[in-house]
Amino acid sequence: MRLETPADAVGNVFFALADDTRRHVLERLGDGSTVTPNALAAQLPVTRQAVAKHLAVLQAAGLVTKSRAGRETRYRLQPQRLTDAAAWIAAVGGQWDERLARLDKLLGERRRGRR
Amino acid sequence: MRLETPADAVGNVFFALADDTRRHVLERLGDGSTVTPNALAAQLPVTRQAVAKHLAVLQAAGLVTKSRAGRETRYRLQPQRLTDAAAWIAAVGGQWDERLARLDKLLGERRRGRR
DNA sequence: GTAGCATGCAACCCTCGAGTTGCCCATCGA
DNA sequence: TCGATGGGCAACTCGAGGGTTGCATGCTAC
Repeated sequence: MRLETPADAVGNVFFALADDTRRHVLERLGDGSTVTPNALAAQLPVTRQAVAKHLAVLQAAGLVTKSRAGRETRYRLQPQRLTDAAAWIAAVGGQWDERLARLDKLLGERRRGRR
Repeated sequence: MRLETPADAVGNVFFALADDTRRHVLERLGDGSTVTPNALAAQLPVTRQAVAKHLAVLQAAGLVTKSRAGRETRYRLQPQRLTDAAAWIAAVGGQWDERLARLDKLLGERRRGRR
């Protein structure tokens, strides 16, 4: 690992995004709202502990932040690493897809000194 | 997997991108060149069969295409699904990150009818 | 045609991710 | 104060992913 955004941080992000439940959570948080583990478990087909594990994975990947509010914990989206992941995709596919090429240019400053 | 671009196709893409070796392969193919399993295995710390499995995963995710050329198999990058994945990221993080918002607008037509 | 190189396929470990149950701690409210 | 609710922690099971070895197949070159 090297700096702020080490080479395998993007790997952690992609790993987190590989799971259906975790993507569902992120889509849920996409509007900027917060959510509690209990509320999530209520609308998912898994137990609260399973949800808690997923949230821990998302937090470890830097995709969400948690904050205590009384006796409940609120999770919020943190889009920074999502931008990093998008930049990686643009860097790889930019020479092939014209839209990704524009995205690559758009996110260019993020890619400097990656390897 | 179901059809052309089912809702969980993006999941397969993220799963494929979650592995270090597979991302290395895609970076290697990012310049548009082709590569054979043997050539890849020569510059990776795993066996040829392991590389073959990774290539199979990448192909299943629609990220590479393979074509036979004599007795060797050449794999080439297929950036379509990468664009899909970038669109998903932009859709989720677009309301929080200004750059992702512009990306979301850029890739907007890809997102229609996702759910 | 025959040796040799590039792959493909199958069977087999071994680790770890995803989920569960059970128990304990903290906080809110009557 | 004390019951009830939201969460965290630990131990356990189960299945699949990543890796390996071994063998079969197919094309090339001599």
